[in-house]
Amino acid sequence: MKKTIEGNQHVSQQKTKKTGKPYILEDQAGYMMRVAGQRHATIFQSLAPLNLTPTQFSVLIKLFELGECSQNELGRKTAMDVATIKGVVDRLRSRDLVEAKSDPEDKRRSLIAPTDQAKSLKDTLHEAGHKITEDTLGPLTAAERRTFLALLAKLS
Amino acid sequence: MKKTIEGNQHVSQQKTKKTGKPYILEDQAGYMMRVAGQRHATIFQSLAPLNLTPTQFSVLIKLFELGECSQNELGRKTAMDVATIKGVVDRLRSRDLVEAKSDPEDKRRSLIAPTDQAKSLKDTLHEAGHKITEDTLGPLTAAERRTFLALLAKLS
DNA sequence: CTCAAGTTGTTCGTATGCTAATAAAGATAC
DNA sequence: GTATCTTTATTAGCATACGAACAACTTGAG
Repeated sequence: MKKTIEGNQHVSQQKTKKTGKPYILEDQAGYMMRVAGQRHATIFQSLAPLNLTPTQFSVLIKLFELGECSQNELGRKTAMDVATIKGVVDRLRSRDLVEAKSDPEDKRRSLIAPTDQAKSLKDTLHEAGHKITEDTLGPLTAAERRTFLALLAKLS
Repeated sequence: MKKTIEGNQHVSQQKTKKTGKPYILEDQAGYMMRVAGQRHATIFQSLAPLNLTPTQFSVLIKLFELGECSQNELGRKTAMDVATIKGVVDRLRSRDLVEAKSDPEDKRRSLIAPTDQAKSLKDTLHEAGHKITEDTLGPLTAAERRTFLALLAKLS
């Protein structure tokens, strides 16, 4: 190790000319949310069954609740863009966790439903989900968790 | 509008067999962080100068502070993977906002520095950054913002 | 000095996440 | 009923984000 000039001293003020307000990257909400999201993603990856990704997991959980759903509506209910939900559903289909059939009442729609294999994993996924949330919020006390989630809900 | 069976009634309990604890997707920390991140991304995109992305923005801000930095170290200081920082730096280079030269003291390293053009944008970027944070935290009171950021810091 | 270990940067592959454009089908206004 | 508007799904393109593997280089232990 030659250059350990590192060390998180994020210090150098960075005063903006007139306003004088310094801009510290590490203190910005967006930056902190990104970093916290990275930590959560790591936790998720280490605990998720079948190496499911967060979006894949969300889709399966939502389908357990809805039973069957058109692709676009499924996207809306899991906060995913039409382009994003398509990719997620495609990958779940290729793993036989989800199946699609066309809606007889609306030829535009493809109805997505969990396969029997996926349904058999329901309890496992719910338990893993609880554990992931638990670990993600691990650094907070019970009271802090309630506060954090309440504030986070206001930013959604 | 035929089927407005929507409505966010995320209701159907979803009890897990033995534990009995329901798993409500919309109440999970990871899901809420993803949705809040989407909202922030929208705000960011509408306010960022030059259509800079959040990671590009972070890199420029950090370079204003450091002046010059090796690519990997820059990645560490902006919470980016070596593969990610490479892409971000490449795109900033192609826009002439950043320049790279090889380190005479360490032939492996490429030193990244902001161009004069980028430096001239420093105040603009700092001001935009403050506005973005302000809008992102808009739904919260001043006290709530302090609480939220303090808790978020514990999850980073 | 030499060898082992670590660092730096690159490339490949996979998965989000979004915009925009398009085509097909359904709903509505007239 | 036709024209218009909306919804649904697909596709292409761009930009994160990360793991894994790799070559080149530097460092430190002996």
